[in-house]
Amino acid sequence: MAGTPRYYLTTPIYYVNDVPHIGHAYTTLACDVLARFKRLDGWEVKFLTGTDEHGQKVEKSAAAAGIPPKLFADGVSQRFRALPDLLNFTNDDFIRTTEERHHAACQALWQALVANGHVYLGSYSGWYAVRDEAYYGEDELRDAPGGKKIAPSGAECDWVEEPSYFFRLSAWQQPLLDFYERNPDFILPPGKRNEVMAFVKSGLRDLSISRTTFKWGIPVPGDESHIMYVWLDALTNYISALDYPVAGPGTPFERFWPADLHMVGKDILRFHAIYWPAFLMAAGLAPPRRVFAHGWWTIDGQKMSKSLGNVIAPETLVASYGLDATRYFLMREVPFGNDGDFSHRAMVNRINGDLANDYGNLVQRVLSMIAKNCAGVVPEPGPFSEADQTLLGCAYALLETARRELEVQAFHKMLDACWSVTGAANRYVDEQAPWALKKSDPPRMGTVLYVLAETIRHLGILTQPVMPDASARILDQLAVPEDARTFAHLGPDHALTPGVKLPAPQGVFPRYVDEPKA
RNA sequence: GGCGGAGUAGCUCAGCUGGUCAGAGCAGAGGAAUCAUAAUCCUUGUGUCGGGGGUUCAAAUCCCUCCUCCGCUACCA
Repeated sequence: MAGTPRYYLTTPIYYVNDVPHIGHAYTTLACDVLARFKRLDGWEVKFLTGTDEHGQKVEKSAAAAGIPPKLFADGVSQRFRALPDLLNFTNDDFIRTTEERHHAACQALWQALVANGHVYLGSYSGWYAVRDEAYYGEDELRDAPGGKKIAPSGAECDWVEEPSYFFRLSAWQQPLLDFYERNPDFILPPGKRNEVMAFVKSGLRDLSISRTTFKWGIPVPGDESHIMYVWLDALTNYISALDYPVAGPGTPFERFWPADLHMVGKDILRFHAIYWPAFLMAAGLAPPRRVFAHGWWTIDGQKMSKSLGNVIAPETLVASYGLDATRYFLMREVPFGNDGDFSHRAMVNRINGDLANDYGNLVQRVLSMIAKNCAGVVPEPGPFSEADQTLLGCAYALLETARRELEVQAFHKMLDACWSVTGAANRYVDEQAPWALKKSDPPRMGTVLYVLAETIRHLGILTQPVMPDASARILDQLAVPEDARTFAHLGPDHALTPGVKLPAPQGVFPRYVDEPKA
């Protein structure tokens, strides 16, 4: 369809040395909400996620498990591929860095960098601790007898040199700064942008982009003793999923590149906001339009860690609180971009306060009044009063607000706006007191209930991206046809049809009641 | 150390380029109503806007200084 705007967004590819936890779910959830929103708003969306499967750590973990790296990666990757089913994610593709399409794209990108003169063979040197398999900076070490150095871990370090290909990152310092200046929203939130710019301004050194110390990765074209640096490998996934280097009219690359959004955790911002645009510009490709670095969740005020044993698996949340409540909590509780804290108490407050009391009860009180007093059909509205128009106006205005907030990934504000309409609707119910109108002015009661039903229709449609199942059930109860639930159906032109039979109302957001403790 | 951010009601936070900026939500207290999921609605905050100094007719909002907390300060991802 000509003229349909396109939107390409990605999660990071998750490293298979770890199993999925709330942090992975959070990143992908944010993308899913955005992807659903854009689709409902008429955009052609490509939403990509996947797994990063190469590198020394995977090689090592596989060896420890006594299986080939690919087999090891297959296993963990499968756990990430299970997330969409569990959390109702709607990614359009799932890329694995062990796939042939990715292999081809990486080698093509490498060759483009070489062809453009941005790669040279040098040697990487530094203080290396064999025991830790890691390099240390001079300033981290203390001297030991015999000219050796001791790492913070206590391991002995030797000065070693290995051949390595380098990317001329230093040459991209100014172009990157210019790019950030021209695109002030390239890095969000703004605080993160400052950090990145400060880092770049402090000076960029050339980047070692190949390794010879392990084998599990993508060989450097023409010099197979070298394996590509894992980040060069990993970042390329964003274009390998578009069949790069196949480009030209009508190809996925031509249609979706540059990406509109790379959603990342704040720990991997540098790779996405510095290295990646530099690689792309060096290869003659457009850099992405935005990188958003979100925050981390703590659990009951504590950092999530394996050693503390407080790592929360997505399955646990869904099993305890339900899928849509979990999705809602994660998107609403914290200003997106900030760190947040998860606690049972906070979750229950959201479920009961926002979902059950405010929204769920609004839906329930309105639908049951219609069921009992309007013969279970959408009532016929009379002329709208000023109060009616005010409430409907709030509902109609929601789309613009939601668009504006999601444009900068302010999920919490988008939900806030929905809830302010919910609040207005609850106040309207009390003010209009349809239970009194039932005796004094039945036609007016019908109008009031109609206005409320229309308001709920708007809320149901707009909350679909965050709570797809619950919203669907609400829209079902309003007998909104499944093909009439996009944002194009918002507003008065697609209002509910009076006389349409409604199903019996059923609670959508039950209260969460803690098991009484003995 | 350097650079950056933050310290506002019990809690989480809004408050842009100075003049209804002293606010919202939650929690707490009181009340109304009874359609609804013991849900809803109304009322209710004496906060030194981290401390001190300064600029100004006027500062949470600008400047200086001090205190506290946090982030970044490159090649494991």
